[in-house]
Amino acid sequence: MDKMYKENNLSKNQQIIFDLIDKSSEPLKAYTILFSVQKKGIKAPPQVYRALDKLVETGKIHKIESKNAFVACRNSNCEISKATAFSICESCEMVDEINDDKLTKYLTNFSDKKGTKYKRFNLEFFGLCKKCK
Amino acid sequence: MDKMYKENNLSKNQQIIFDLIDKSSEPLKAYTILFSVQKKGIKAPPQVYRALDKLVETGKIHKIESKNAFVACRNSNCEISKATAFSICESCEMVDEINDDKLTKYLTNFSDKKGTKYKRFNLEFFGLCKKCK
DNA sequence: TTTAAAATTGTTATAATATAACATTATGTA
DNA sequence: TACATAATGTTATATTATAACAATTTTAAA
Repeated sequence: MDKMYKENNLSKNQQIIFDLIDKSSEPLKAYTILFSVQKKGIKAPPQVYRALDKLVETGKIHKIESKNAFVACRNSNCEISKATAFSICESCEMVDEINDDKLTKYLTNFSDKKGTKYKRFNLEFFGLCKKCK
Repeated sequence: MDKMYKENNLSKNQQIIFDLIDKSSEPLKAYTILFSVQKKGIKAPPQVYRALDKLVETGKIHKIESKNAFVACRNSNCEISKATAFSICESCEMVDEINDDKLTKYLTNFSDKKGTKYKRFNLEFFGLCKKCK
């Protein structure tokens, strides 16, 4: 092959899957993604999971742990997923990334009773979004 | 049957599974639990998951979302799992519940840019525990 | 520009996590 | 008692994720 896909830094499968997640207004699950990209030649779970792993690793997407689903990063400050926070609507399932410098600073600097600091955190808030209230 | 198991408020299966989790020094996964309690007559996944659901619901245990595993609640202040925080060692996998009034207050009172407050949160910190440092 | 290492892809099979659905028994309370 | 609710037992299956291996593409160094 001669036309390479590296204007940016994503491989073909990574780009396809990132685009899908990035355009989505809601978190996408791995198998939902799989079904959506089968027409593009991505046919098996490992292809999806490998792309997801890489995208998470590079901070392009985040995993919403409580939902086993993935969203595109909307926060230029989250520094490769070291400090993530989300609001999750318990009614409509909507997820928003929270980008709040004070919160990030507070948690990044948090040290527990033994004085231990942590290099990474993930915070998930649950409640009702504006629409659902 | 005439001997009832209600000095406390847990049913038989709930008590068996809670005891196991409570005694464990590490988070337990559902199928690990299943294998451990088969000798006590709990033979199928739904029995385990139902007990886990109930125990989570009542705040006796918490689910560590990033590990799909369960720990006993060590925090009398977490009010039925409305405000949970954990430290997770990336090396030895140890999990500790964080019981920090200031942190709880800060997050319970947190409101996002739209002024929305949330009724529940779960926070997971990742790093190295004292032993692994 | 060859070439070797690293990254990515493709593929099959299977492991691990979780729930649906239905029948039955036990428990709490009017 | 007798009715509603909760808990249990059971089979089957859905959902989420990885192991293992072969092949190709990309990167970057010689």
